[in-house]
Amino acid sequence: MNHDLPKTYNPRDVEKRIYEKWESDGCFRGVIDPSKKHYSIAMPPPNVTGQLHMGHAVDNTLQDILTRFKRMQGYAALWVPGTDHASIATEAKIVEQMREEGLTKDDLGRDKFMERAWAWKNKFGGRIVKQLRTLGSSCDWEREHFTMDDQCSEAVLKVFTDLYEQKLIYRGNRMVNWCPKCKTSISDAEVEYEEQAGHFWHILYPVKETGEYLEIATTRPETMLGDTAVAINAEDPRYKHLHGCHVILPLIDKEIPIVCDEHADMEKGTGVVKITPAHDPNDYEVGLRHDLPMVRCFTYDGHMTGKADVEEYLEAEKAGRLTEGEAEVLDCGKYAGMTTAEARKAVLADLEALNLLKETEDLKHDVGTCYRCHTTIEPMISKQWFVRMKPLAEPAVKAVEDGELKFVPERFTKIYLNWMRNTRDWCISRQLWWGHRIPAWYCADCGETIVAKEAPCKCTKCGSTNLDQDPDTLDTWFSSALWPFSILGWPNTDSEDYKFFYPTSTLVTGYDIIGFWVSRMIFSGLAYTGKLPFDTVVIHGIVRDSQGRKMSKSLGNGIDPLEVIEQYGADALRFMLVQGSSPGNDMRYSEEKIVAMRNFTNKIWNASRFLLMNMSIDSFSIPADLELEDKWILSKLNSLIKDVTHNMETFETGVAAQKIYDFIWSSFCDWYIELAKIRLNGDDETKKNNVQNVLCYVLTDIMKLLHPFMPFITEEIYQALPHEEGYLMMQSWPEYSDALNFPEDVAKMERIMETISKVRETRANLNVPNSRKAHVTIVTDEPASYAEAKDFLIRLASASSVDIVSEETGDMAGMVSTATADAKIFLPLAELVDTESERARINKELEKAYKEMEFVNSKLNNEKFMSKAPENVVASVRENEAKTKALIEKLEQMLKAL
RNA sequence: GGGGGUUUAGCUCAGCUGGGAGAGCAUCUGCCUUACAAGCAGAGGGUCACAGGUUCGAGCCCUGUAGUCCCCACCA
Repeated sequence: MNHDLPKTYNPRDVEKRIYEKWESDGCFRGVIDPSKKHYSIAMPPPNVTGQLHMGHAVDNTLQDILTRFKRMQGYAALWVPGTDHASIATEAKIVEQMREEGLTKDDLGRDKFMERAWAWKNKFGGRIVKQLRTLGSSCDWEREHFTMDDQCSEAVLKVFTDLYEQKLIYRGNRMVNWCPKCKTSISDAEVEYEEQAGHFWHILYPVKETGEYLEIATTRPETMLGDTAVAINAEDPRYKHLHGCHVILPLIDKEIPIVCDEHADMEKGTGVVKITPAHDPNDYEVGLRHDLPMVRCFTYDGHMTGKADVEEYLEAEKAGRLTEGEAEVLDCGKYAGMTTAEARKAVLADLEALNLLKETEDLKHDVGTCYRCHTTIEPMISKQWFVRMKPLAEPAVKAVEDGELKFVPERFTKIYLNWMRNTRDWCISRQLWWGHRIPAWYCADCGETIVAKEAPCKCTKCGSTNLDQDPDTLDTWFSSALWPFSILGWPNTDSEDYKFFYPTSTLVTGYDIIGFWVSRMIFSGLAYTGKLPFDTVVIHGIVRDSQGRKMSKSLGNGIDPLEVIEQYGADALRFMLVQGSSPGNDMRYSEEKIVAMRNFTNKIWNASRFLLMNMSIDSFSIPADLELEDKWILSKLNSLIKDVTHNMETFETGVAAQKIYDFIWSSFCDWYIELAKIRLNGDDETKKNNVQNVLCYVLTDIMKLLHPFMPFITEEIYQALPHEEGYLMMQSWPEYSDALNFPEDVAKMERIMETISKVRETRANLNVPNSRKAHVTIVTDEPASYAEAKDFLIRLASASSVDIVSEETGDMAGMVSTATADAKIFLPLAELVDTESERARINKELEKAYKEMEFVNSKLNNEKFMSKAPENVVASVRENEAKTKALIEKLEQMLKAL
């Protein structure tokens, strides 16, 4: 930085250069230092093939702010970055790319597909990681991880095999959410409910024993082929006579029982429910309770089952490959091979023809869809791997209930607990290839299941070598659940990183993945490491567009953070994302706001430029000889340090940012620098030197306080100022000091500032241009305490000269006047104003003062207030009384003089 | 059906365990005062959604109402 600097700050020149230097000099490296406390953050890993969006920008800005703050505070700070393999999302992208070439997964085969996937990952996987750098993220790239790298994969194997041994992972036929498009099961968490317009079809089922018709309402008539019962409520008087009877399932003329079950609600619909145990979660439960047959009538790719499917089933049965709870398969006859949607139409048409469709009702209802592709979910019975949640959830609930882990803001605790308490067994197998393959092998000869970290050579039961590995992979979230410790070397508990940096300190993430991720990390951490993986979870909201809409690809309303950085700089973007926002709440992106923040960087730039232009020292300290304004700014800085530190420690980053902004712009630039010019432009070399020292001192501390928020510009300026060796980011955080509090001087300074404001206000009201200087006379009982006001008024209030006197003299009579509680102020600008308007002005001020007095008196005359309010409050009202009284007195005198 | 957020200046939002409301942008007035016009100095603008309650005192705490947004829930 030379002293011939451009008037506007250009972040593009600065940011890249500084980041590269930081990185190559190892500033981001987490250093194990037993003499320090550790502060560690595991970055929520973005999808490996993803692109940086505003969500990443907020998330990483907050993490970087915390990491930089703690690093400066002297913690051994470590922020571990990495990426997630994002099984379903990434596989979908690769399949899509293959489709453009006319290829399918089956064409390629598993090995070739994986080759392609890794190539894809290697090509695009670096993209987001580079983009995170442009934000200024101070994460330790030497410790970067990927959920499918060796270290993370080892953790996955360890957890899977251990849990299997503990019987906390099991395989079985269960009701799962099936996405017919992705052709995989998904977990409950991955189902999104969307309101859709649908219909309520009322179908008549004939009762075998009585010949009457039972009216049954359904939203999914095509499932009737898989009905194996009809349920009524045992208490329902309408149907008491039907207990033990049967209905004949229309279309396929199958006899099925009428069962009594609590699931049938007398209040709802006709009180009769069709039961399709293989395709509805509730019916599945009913089926289990009544030991009903489970009949599957959909294929796993969304068609109606047919002969071939039945044959396949029978073959498996013959070979003894069927497992407990597996659903039978139905030959849907004329419907076989139709998609479920086609089958719905056909079924309805046939029912209509048979006069069994009584009524069609319009209905809005929530339909479960796949969170990735938004295809309607088909509930299916399917053989999958599950994690038994109950024993794992219990300690995870308890730890949070006991306050061992805190959510910020606190209200998210409830959301977490609600999730954790109600979670059902977690379906972890996915019918995908991209991911961690399930370490289970099945013996083709005896059917034994062998779970092991490495492929067994032979069956442990029968010795056969005819073993097949499970084709499925694990849910992406299974590996990310282990992230906070797998990245630190677990399961190697002797790993230095693990020993020193685990548990991590803070987790920063959005409220949208509390269930997916946060809760799973918590129970995983407790179960496998015996410790909570972090002590605080900081939740932030999402960035919406300027109209408050969610940014989405389909709306095309997304703002690309990279473009914002390119245009305004990362510092401006970062500051925009935190300033004036509060934890857990959504925020809006607005062009105006980012421009305002860009202007702020420019303000800082110019203030620094000014300092450097007036700088003749090459080191600095607080001088012994402090002027009034020095003591004032140092006191203000001192309390700023105290406040900001507190705010940072309680994760109130938005408030901290606001305070720093105000201090820099108002206190430092608008007042202190302006006052500093008096000495900088003067002839007294000692004073010049002193003020340079204070300017440097204050600006340096400001740069430190601002650094976590705006790392680039602060580092750039710091390097140009007289400074300690090394980088600003490695300097220590400023500390509050009792020695730098000058309360009396602050009060004195503020009295003078008030005087200056009064003069400015008066001049502005009269539209006096700054170029017209005017003499100022101050009349006060304490002229000595206004000694500094002379130079200040000349500098800041266009005064030509200043008199400070204790007695009013006759020649002030015709002057324009104003007053503070401690002083009367006179300006010889009488020709600009007539007596009438002057009187009106003073009257207006008086009125305000009278009102104030009224308020003060109402307090002081209130006995209850006087007896119950705390002393300091009463004192401040008293003080206010005295001030207002003095002001009124002065104004009244002025009015009389007119 | 439950749960939560939110409602503060024209707009976007802050407001830290209750002590007479703030910022940015926008508007109006005057200034190119050699750090900055991406700036400086001023001004206007708010019964803090509504109704009760607790308190000497409520934007903040309690109860209820309304608008709005979101999450969770198997509603056939």
